[in-house]
Amino acid sequence: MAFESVDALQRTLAETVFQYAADRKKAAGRALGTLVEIITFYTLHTWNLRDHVVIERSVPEFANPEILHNVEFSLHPIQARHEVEISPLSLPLTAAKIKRHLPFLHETTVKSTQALSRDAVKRNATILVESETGPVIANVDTLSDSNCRLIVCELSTDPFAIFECKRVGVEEGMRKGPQTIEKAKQGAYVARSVSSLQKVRLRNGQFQGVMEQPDGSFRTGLYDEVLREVIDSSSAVELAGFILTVGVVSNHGNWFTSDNRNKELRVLAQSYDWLLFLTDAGLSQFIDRLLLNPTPELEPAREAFLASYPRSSGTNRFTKVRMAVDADEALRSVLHGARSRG
DNA sequence: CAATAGTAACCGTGGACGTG
DNA sequence: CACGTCCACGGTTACTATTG
Repeated sequence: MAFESVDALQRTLAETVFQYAADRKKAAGRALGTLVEIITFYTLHTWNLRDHVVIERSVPEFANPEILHNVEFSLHPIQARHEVEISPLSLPLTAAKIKRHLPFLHETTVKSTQALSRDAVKRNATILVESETGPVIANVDTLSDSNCRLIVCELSTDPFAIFECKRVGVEEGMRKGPQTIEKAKQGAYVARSVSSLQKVRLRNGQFQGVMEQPDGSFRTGLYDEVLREVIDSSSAVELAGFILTVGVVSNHGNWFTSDNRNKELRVLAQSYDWLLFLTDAGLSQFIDRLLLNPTPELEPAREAFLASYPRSSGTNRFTKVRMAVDADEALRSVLHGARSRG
């Protein structure tokens, strides 16, 4: 492997791709954050969860709708699923064009967004309509020159899970972890505010799970046990308001290990129901194959990345939302079958 | 449909402060 | 004074809505 750590990679990116920026390292770090998001989205894709996903949507705190938090990915129950075949295909593929194929939307005004732009950039989880019962989203499934297959899903308003991605770099001149923790605190606050299943710290250090039942009584027990019961139950009453919270963090092997976590990691780990690590080795290997020594099949993804920075050269076509069609295909095939590490 | 303005998030850095 | 912790901010980016 060409790079032993993401930290070394970030410095290389700063000196090459992001040479134009006033603060190169910062821009490179931001781009690495975008990569973590992309990996997460395409991992959800390979888990067959794509049609549940909405990106960057506001989720209210539990029973406190005045305060909303934008979450990276929220997963919602599917109320109805429609397959749409569009042929002939004329770009850009707008929400208005998709609407013509969907009788249930005839009375509705759709948003003016594009699921597929003229220059072949896909929009993941395109929101066609934001209705009372929830968002209607579209994803381009298969695509050829003249023909396009879309999956359109009517989703419920309330998500059953949320995913957040975090990346924390190594400060210049530092050998160990970050000096700031508010990123972790922000993530922790959201994770602990959105679900009907809440945590109470016990004197012995464990967490008690508490969930108010419709009749006002409390369902309670050790957090992990209640969590498991709620997930296993298929009762809509039990699931009401419950949101599984998942964090995805890029791990720097050079400043902590999964056995010896720093404070930021401990805050995140105790706040999310599930914390996934992208290991230093795994992430740098991915980026190495993607950007520095690309395999032939990842070449389109590399091109999309390089074409996206600096931004003045056009719109970004390598993010969790906007993705060049050929890069999308490459990412799907590469991440298919890949397991989350750590 | 391209350009623009506005909002919010992310990442890295500076500095204050307490402790050993 | 090195080190860890915390507060706070600036630059950059992503995304949405609006406009012409």
